[in-house]
Amino acid sequence: MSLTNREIADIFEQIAVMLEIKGEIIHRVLSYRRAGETVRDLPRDLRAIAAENGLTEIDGIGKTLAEKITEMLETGKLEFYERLKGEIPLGLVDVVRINGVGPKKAKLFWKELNITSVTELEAAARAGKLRDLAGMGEKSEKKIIEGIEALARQTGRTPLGIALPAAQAILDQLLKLPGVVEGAIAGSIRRGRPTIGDVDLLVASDDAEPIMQAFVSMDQVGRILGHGPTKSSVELLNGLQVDLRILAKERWGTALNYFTGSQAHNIRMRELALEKGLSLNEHAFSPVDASKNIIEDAPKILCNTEEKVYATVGLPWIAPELREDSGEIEAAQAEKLPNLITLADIQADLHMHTLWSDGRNSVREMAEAALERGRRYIVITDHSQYSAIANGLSAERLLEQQEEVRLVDADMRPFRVFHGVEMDIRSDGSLDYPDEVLVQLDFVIASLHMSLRQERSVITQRVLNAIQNPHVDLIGHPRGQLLPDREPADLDMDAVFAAAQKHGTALEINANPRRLDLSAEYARRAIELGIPLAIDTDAHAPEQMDLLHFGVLTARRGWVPAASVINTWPVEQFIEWTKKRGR
DNA sequence: GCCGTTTTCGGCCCGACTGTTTTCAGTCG
Repeated sequence: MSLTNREIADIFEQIAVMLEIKGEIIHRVLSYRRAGETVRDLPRDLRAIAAENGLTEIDGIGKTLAEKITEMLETGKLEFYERLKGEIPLGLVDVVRINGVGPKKAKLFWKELNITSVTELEAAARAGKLRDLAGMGEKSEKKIIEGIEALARQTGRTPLGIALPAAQAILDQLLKLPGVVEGAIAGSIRRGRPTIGDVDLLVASDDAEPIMQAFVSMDQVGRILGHGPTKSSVELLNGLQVDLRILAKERWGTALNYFTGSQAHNIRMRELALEKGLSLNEHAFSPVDASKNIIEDAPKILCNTEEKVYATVGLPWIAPELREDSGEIEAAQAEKLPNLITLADIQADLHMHTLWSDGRNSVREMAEAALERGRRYIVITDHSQYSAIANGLSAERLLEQQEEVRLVDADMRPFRVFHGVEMDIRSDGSLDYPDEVLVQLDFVIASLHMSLRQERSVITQRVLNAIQNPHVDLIGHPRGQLLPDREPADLDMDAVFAAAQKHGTALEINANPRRLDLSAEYARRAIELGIPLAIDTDAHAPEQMDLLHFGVLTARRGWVPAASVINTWPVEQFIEWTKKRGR
């Protein structure tokens, strides 16, 4: 009956599009759009916030939107939305998703040709009925057909683990071109978002056109979406969209800042600039007069570094991972930016698999691979018996494995190899080993793998059972999401956090880019509550240990300092912490 | 629709590219 955060976010975003088609003032539209985005990324259940009368304390939610949220939570419906659907066909929301079609065109097609869906639009375009409309022509009609085809191919957002290497490969090619002084991946990849819409690349050069020509001519380019002298967009053969901007080196700071975003962060930066009598764009700061018009003959301020951009608006440099307008500007102003964790802070990997269950390498091979990568200690954590499909270990085999782990540990000192397990939390809520077994291990992870779609109270209780067990040290990939498509389990995270806080149980940020679970938003909430975190690779083979940086990126997005992460600790501190926990 | 030690009303960031236009609206990021 009651709607979820995600469903409410969807409705707000649909309302924004419908209002825009209707011709509402853009700022009212943007209020709904921003509210949708905020609700989507919220690390708490709206039901819990509403119960505390805290809805209007959410940034961008005022009295009106709070009332609408309350109505949806209480009735499962929104009268305003239902009425709007009577005025503006809902199918137009999808029409606007077509590249090159915005609210004005959608309204034109609807009013002139009674088109209310993508299917109807495609039929009209193929029949040549669009070209005679005002402001349309043959080229526009063709672009719409291409846009519809691209939309059908599109599989949604791309996981960071795929996008980052793809972006790096293109950038590496660009960096080899003559005249390229500098290059960087910008956009949501640089900010470490778990999934990305398109790839944003930035290059510094004084001679942009030949570089741009080389870019749109690359082998992996399937289609050119736009091609100007300093800005181009292409669709790669694998479907990924890549945007490239080229600016002069002396503008690198403003350009990188602008192109990294987020859009919300950029808006705040530009507002701060205006307060100082400056207009900020990707090229420079320009002095403005009282009515905010650029003073043409006043000297502009160029910034070749981001540090200079931030300094010009009176702020210290802000790490890209924080640039979401989620408090980082205020923290910077108060000189209270977090001291973010870095990859170099990580001392250990507490979650990995071997040939004993579904890993591809031996205990010794995994230990040597971790040592090569600079880790100082690891925990071997194979699957427990309930995960039969992953060759999970019976209690007997688990203790057999312990002998092997002890041998490798003795051989490799001072590098340490501890013996743990990734124990299933069974569907009925029980744990997969009795306490007598758990007490013999150095470290215990408990994870959900099965029955992830159980109803909220049932699946939440499973996790609580694990957190409350004094032998369980860490909850692995707590919400069970798989990017980009598998939704997390319907856990009551307020209850999970409260229990973890009470029992001192750690929560994992699983670094595998398919997981990144906890997400940054939840990680941020966890550290605010003083809950310890661990960043682990869950490696099933040595090369997967190289994915650790994705977990660190996610932690940084969650404002996590090193001290909150147990595997940044020296081994003695780690041992002491586990001993305090009932073994 | 939100928001406020400059405001409870009147603001709310900025530019590149495209296709259709004879100077610009629409779209996108």
